[in-house]
Formats: sequence, C-alpha cells, structure tokens
Amino acid sequence: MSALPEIRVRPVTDIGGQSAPAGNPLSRKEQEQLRDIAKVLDCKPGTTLYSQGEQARHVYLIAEGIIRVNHCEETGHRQILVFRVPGDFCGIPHEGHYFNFAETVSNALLYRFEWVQMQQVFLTEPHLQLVLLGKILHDYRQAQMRISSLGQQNTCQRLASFLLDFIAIPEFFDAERSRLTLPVNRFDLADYLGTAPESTARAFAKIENLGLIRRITARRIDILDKTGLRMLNRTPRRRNSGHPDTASFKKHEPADLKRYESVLACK
Amino acid sequence: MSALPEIRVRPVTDIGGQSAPAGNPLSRKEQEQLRDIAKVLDCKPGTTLYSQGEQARHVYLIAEGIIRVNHCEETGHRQILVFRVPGDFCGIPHEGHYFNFAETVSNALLYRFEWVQMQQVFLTEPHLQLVLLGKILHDYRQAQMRISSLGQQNTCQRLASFLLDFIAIPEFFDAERSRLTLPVNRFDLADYLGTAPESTARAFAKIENLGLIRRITARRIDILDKTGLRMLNRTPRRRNSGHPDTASFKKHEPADLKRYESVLACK
DNA sequence: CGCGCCATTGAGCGGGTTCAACGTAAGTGG
DNA sequence: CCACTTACGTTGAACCCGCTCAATGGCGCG
Repeated sequence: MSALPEIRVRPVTDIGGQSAPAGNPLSRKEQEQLRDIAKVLDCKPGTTLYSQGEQARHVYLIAEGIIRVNHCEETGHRQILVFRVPGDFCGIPHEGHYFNFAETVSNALLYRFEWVQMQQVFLTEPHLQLVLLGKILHDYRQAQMRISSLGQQNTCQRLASFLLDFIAIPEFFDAERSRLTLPVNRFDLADYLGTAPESTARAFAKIENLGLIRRITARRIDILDKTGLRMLNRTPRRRNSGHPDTASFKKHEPADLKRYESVLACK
Repeated sequence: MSALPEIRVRPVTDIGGQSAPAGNPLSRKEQEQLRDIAKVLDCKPGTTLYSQGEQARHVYLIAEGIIRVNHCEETGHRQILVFRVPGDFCGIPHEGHYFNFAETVSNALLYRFEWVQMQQVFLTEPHLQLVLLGKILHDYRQAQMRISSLGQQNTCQRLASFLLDFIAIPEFFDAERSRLTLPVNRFDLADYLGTAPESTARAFAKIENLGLIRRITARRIDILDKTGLRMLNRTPRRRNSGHPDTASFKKHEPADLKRYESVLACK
C-alpha cells in the first residue's frame, strides 16, 4: 500500500480564521491512517459511484478526474449540485443513505473509504475530523452561494459565475493563453445552471457579443475580459428585495465602473 | 450559570446510519462544557446578530425564536438562505469572517459562544464535534435540496415545498386544526423563494384555487390537502434534462395518483 | 470520409417581473 | 373605542426573459 501516491485533500482556508497552509492539510500520520483503510479505484467516464437513496457505506476522495454530483427530483428532473475535482470528498451519507448521484465525467482515480472506519479514525484523530469539517463547511458555503445565484441572478449571470469558478482552478484554465477548457458538455452545464441547454447557448452568445469571451469550440473558451464577467453580476435581476429598514449591504463602488457601462447595461 | 435551562440541540438523524435518539443529542457533560463558555442573549425582533463580511468571533445556538439568515449580492439583492429555529446553530465563520447576515424575525433567546473556545472543547470532546458535524451535514443537505428546488421547480412548487417544510415543525403547525402560522411576511418569503412578493401572492392564490389550502389571514393558513401539496412537485417544470443514457431516477408511481390529476395538471 | 451526437440559432408561447392601484390588517393616539 | 395612519398584501395589465419545438450547423470519432 505504501506505493500509493500521497493522499491529498484540497486545502481550504477555513476553520475560524487560522488560514490553512497552502499545501496538503493532512499530516503524514493522518495520511497513513487513511491509507490503511483506503481502496483505490480507477473509473471510466460515465461510471456511477453511487445512487440516490442507496444504502451508504463508502466515502470517496478524488485523486484525479472530475465527478458530477446531482440530485433528482421526483419528476425525474436532474439538478447538478456541484462538480467535484481532485482533493474533494463525496458520498458522505445522509441518514445512512446516499442523498444524490455521483458519476464520473472523465476518467477518474479515487480513494474509497468505509464511512464507519473513517469515523473510528475521527475519534482518535480529532484534527482529521476538523479537516473534514472544514471541507464540508466550505462545500456548505459554496452551496449557499449557489442558492443565492439561482435565486437572484439571471442565466447570463449564472453562466458568468460558473466561468469565474472554473477560471480559479488551474487544472482548467491556461492563464498564459487565457483559455478555459470546460470539463462538461452543455447538457450538464444546463442542469448545473438550472436552465435548458438552449438557454445556455444563448447566454454564451450574449456574453460573446459583449466581448467578454470568445468561443473557440464548445469546450474551449478564451476569456477576453475577466473583470467584465465579474461586472455582469452587478446588474440586478429584479427591482428590489427586502424591506427598506433591513440591514443591507452597501457596496463601495470602484471608480473604473464606467468602462463597463455596456456590460452593466447588458441589453 | 447553572440556573440556565438545558442546552438543547435540535436532533438530527444522521452520522452514517446510526439514527440519533429523538431527544437531546448532547450529553450532560457536553452541556456543562458548553454552558461554561456560553453567554445568553435576549433579542428583540429585527436585531442583527452579525453582518456579512464582518470579523467572526461568535457562534450562536438558538434557544427560542426564529432567525433569518440571508446573503446579499453585490447588487444589494437579498437571498434568504434559511430560517433558523430553536436548536439550530448559526454564525460559523468562513475564513474568519461571517458569510451572511443573521437577523431575528421574532423575539429570540440565544446562546453565544466564542468560536475559538468551542474549538478547544472539540479537541477534548470529539463526540461534541461529531454532533456539530451532523448538524452541518444536515444543513448542507437542506441547502442542496434548495438548489434543486430553485433550479428545477416553479414558484408554486417552491411555495408548496416551503409550506411542507414548516408543517413538519410543531411550533408552527397546529395539527389539530391543520392550521399553519407563518413566522415571516411576504417580503421575506419572496426573498426565500427567489421571486417577487407579487409572484408569491399569485402562487398562494393558485394553490388556494386548487383547494389545497385556505388563507385565513396572510400569516394563518389552513392546510386542506397535504398530499396534494406533495403531488404538486410531481409536475416537471421543464421538458427534460440530462442525457438519455444517464442513470436516472425511476420513481414507482403510487396507485392513487389519479385523485390528484387536477393538481398535477396545475393549469 | 461520413456518420452521429452535440451545439447553436430561430420562432412562438407561457410564466414571472414590473409598475400601478386597490384592499386589508395592525398599531397609534386622540 | 374609534378614526387615523401606515405598512403590508393582493390583484390587474403589459412586457420580457427563458422554455419549448424545430431545423440547421459543426465537431469528434470510428
């Protein structure tokens, strides 16, 4: 088992202000403990790791590849909750069952743990549990941002947010050429954004017309104006919300906002 | 300090299949430990516990009342993420700062903890940390359901989901009379559902016309057909999603579905 | 090189937003 | 206790974004 690569958790700068170091938050000892109970899996694209409602025994840690985690409504409609990348966990049980589906989008290399065994390790290694707590808190924040996004932003803005999220991951963004390689097709993207694939295409067309991106192919996109993408989200979707007397979030307007008037107008 | 009432955490049946007992998941010893570092607060309606972006030092546990947790976009638009009820935590920091606003909706009684002190307790009481982990996991699942709801359901369906959520909390639902007392006004509800207040009113009118509820006042609502409310969510909002070859969620149709044809048609 | 699937665009429709007006409930002070 | 006041809630009408169905275009794979 010692021939395995390092067990890496994607670092999260969380847990009450003590920013984690940029490297692997797992100590050598914790890695050993995990390695002892880990099974390594190599999966082809389209493999289902687990299904919604199933009895949950295993937790997964992604070493390579990308996983799509989605939840299905009773109607059969699919909402992609999150795309998982290396260093992320998935499959933590909810009342003993899986709460959603997890499927590989690309080839993937995974560590699989028995959840009960992992909980045993937690009791002797409280710090490891803190690391997991930090990861879950991070995911929770991310989920909250998506709630906000789905509730308050229109399709273009949600697409812009999505692009910005993936620009932040070096694996998908070549900063040199400013070229983004999307790991998913339009169907998956639409289900992630909560729209139809056609609407996604139209949103791409719109922000391309604004000069913010250029589509090379469907999956390869040059980012022409990252700031412009951020500015898109400055435009409200709806008139107003909340009472006037509610504590609201007065934002300091940056001075160079005029440059992005056309973006903010957003036709 | 020992004159304080029991420190109660709303139980969550989670943590890998071992359903928690229905009572308070905190042991007597854990309660003592928490009580030692707790400060009790009594708040009027409309009090801001903390603000988005602020330095985060405290975590709150609700003893009585209801708290609204909302996130504000750069546009100033407000999305209510969750309503917090007794036994829930809020204010867990994100990178040393609060990630959203928390405001009392009604009178509220709160325990306030220093987050760093609480983390100290975690290291000596791993089980307490497991309890918190369970709470956060629960919140995370709830957030995922809202993502799904906002992405896949229309306004009526989201309203129905909201009503069903609050029917499940005895504090707000008088099962005897089948009467629900909403703890929030239409503005808050609209920002929770991600719509305009007018759309919320129209959604109420629609499901009243379907015979599922009756509005006594804006805040008092008789639930006439709980099953019908659940059936509403069976109607897809959009044509289709996902590839045909994706593992999809084939649901067994209950036999008495015909009774709710009018609801499922949903005009 | 050709087939098939994915992506894009067009046209029409429906749900939701917006602005405006009206109805209603609760709270206040005379 | 009632009239006043104000804020909240509801309804109407017009507009617009996004959904749907359909057809065409283009990339990738065998």
